[in-house]
Amino acid sequence: MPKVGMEPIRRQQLISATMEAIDEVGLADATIVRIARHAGVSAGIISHYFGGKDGLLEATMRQILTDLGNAVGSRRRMLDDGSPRAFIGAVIEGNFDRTQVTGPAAKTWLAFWTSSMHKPALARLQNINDRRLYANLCYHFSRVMPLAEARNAARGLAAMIDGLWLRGALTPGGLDAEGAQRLAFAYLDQLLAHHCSTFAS
Amino acid sequence: MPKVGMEPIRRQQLISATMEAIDEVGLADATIVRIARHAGVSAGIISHYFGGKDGLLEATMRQILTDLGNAVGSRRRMLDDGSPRAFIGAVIEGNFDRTQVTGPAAKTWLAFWTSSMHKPALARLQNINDRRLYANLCYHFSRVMPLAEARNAARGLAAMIDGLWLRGALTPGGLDAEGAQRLAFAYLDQLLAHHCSTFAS
Amino acid sequence: MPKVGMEPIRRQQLISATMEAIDEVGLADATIVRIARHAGVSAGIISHYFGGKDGLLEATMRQILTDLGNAVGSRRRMLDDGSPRAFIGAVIEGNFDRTQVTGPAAKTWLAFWTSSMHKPALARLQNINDRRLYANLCYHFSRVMPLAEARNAARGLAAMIDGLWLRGALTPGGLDAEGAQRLAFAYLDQLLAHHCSTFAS
Amino acid sequence: MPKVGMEPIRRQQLISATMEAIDEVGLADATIVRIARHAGVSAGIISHYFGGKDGLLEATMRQILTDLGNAVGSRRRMLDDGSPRAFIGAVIEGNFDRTQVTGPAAKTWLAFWTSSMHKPALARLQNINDRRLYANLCYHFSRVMPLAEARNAARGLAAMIDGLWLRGALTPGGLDAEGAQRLAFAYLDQLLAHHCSTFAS
DNA sequence: TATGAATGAGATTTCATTCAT
DNA sequence: CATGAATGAAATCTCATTCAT
Repeated sequence: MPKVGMEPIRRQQLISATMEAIDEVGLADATIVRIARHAGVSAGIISHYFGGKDGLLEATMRQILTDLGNAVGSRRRMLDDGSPRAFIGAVIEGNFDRTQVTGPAAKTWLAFWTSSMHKPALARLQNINDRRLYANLCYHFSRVMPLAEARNAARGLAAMIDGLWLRGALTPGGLDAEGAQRLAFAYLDQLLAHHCSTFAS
Repeated sequence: MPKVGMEPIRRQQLISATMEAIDEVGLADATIVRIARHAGVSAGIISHYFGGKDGLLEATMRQILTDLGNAVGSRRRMLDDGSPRAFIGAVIEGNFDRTQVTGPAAKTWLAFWTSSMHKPALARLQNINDRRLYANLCYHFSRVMPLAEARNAARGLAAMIDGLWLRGALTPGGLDAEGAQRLAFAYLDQLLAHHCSTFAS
Repeated sequence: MPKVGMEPIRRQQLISATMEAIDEVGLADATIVRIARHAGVSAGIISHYFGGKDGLLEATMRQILTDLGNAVGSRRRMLDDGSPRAFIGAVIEGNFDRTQVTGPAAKTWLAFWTSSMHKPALARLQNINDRRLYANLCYHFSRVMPLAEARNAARGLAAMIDGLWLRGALTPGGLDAEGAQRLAFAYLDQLLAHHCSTFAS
Repeated sequence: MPKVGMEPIRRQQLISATMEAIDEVGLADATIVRIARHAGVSAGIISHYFGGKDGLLEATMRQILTDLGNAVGSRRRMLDDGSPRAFIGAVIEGNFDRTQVTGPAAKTWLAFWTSSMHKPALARLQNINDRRLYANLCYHFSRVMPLAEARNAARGLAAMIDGLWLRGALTPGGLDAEGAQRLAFAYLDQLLAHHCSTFAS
């Protein structure tokens, strides 16, 4: 049965299995045996490909953040409108993208967020991502309002997005992506309305 | 050392020690030995007073939620202004109360939030608290806007509050309570402005 | 509440409570807390009166054996017939005496028998008692048969009695004392029939 | 050291080690560490193969009962004489078979008997076995005597066999298998003599 | 005399990791 | 490449005993 070129396939299998396991029983009970069972492989293989459980968790978190970045990025590339609202709207939509909003992704994201408070390796990933989001929002807000206020707007919107995710992760049926986006966009428009009535068409 | 009537004292000590331990190393590594060390007692006493680790965690979460309820409640009782804004403002201020915003409280709150996704006992507590907050916000918003919109406003404000907490828990220096309140109040005023220009002076 | 002269009362309470606890959950789970609860006192008192759990267990076993000895002894004193059958019959009847046949007594007896295989203190008690029973049976059998056969008869009857107890301890409804005695007496008569047809009237 | 296909070997090793440990220190002190040491493996492996200590104990009891059944069964298959005495004799001989009479087996058997009074899982095994023995004896006795008496005979002989085991387990040198069989056979012959003088040659 | 608070040793169980096959 | 046998560390829980009150 051993095949060559299995590495990328196995890695992907195991990362997906990790999210499923976290979705199922939580990070605390996501043992490598359980994860391996989800992936249909043996437990030993995890150390083989990821050096250990921590490596797998880190790779999984990286994947989540990458997916998020891609969801935002692809939307921004498709914009034909260069307005701040369009850019920031792409951030919102990207954050409530399908791949992000699935039960496994949301719970895994929250689990990692919590875990990252005490694990430097995860904290670093978290930080990089967070700063990028914040800088992005700041930049676009600052095009239509003073920097000090742009910073507050960025903080507020980031909090709103994360808060919606947070509550969505706990909701039995999963996050209501559409409703969440409406709320986020309404907030965005209010933030913009005060300073750029001419831009917010 | 044994004294009589130690039960309430020990219980409180152990609950505080639990928050400290979670603040220090996270829920996953908050072992009963570490918690007991924080409290300056032996590990066995935890089972004696709480029946086991789960009992202690549940009691700790209950304490957090009770503190939160009290912080909101005491503010509401002190209101001499019966306006919706004043009531909802009390909710915001209560949520960013001192006891809530401390590093230990914030991290413990987040840890329990995450944990409650897979532990029915914690989920129940979470749920009761959450519903109370939501119903409260809904009611006061509904005094100045149609019910459908009041629900959205409640959802939005709850998300904003939780989001600010969430991000505050991760911030190294702890949550900037004042800044967070400013953002929350600004959002509140925007929500109210659309429907009750006469109230929001 | 402390009273003087409580010692004999407490000791008896605790010994009875030990049998009840063993009857209820078995020797392995008869913790001192449980025993104390049965007696309606605190756990600490056990060490006070018996020096520790082992002391209590030893005292309890001693009680069981004493009860047994008394049951046999009182019957023998009441005999007006000096025949071997009468004496041996008193042994049988004593062994299936009410106080011995109760659920608690039977289970406790068996628990101690098993336990005594690895606890010298209990083994000593067991041994003394056993030897007395055996010597007794041997003596009376030897009055009507050669010594070698008397020994076998004593071994057989002792095995029969213990076997009936053993099986009675496991029977849900407890030992059927009457049926057991019938079997034991039938066996006794068969043993005697071969050698002393003139005695067994 | 890890090999494949070790499961049946390890299971057998651990079951034997359990009996040795019980023989050595009794069921109460037969910890998994001690059992594992007897088997020359680590303690963790017990949970791996048996799911926990209870699983191991149950498997060990099952083994004892299976050995007993086999010892009786193989003797009955070898019979060329179909008389009730021959069949019942096979039961007696099987019960005092070598594998059954070893110190470890006898002490383990008694320990489980006692333990089964409070552990449903063991009680079930005990019951099945006991009923089979009783039904067997009943059937063969009933071929030469009325059913009511056959039942008593079966009860008596079962008690005699168990009683001899019980006392043998406590005897320092172990059970005298030959002497025990003589007593049991003598009892059997007496039971049969009353009803089938023509069979008991 | 009696309580129950407190400890600490010990037992079971879980689990990440290693490694021979 | 992949398995799963095996270990050993760590965590929780139980419980007999001690001791201040």
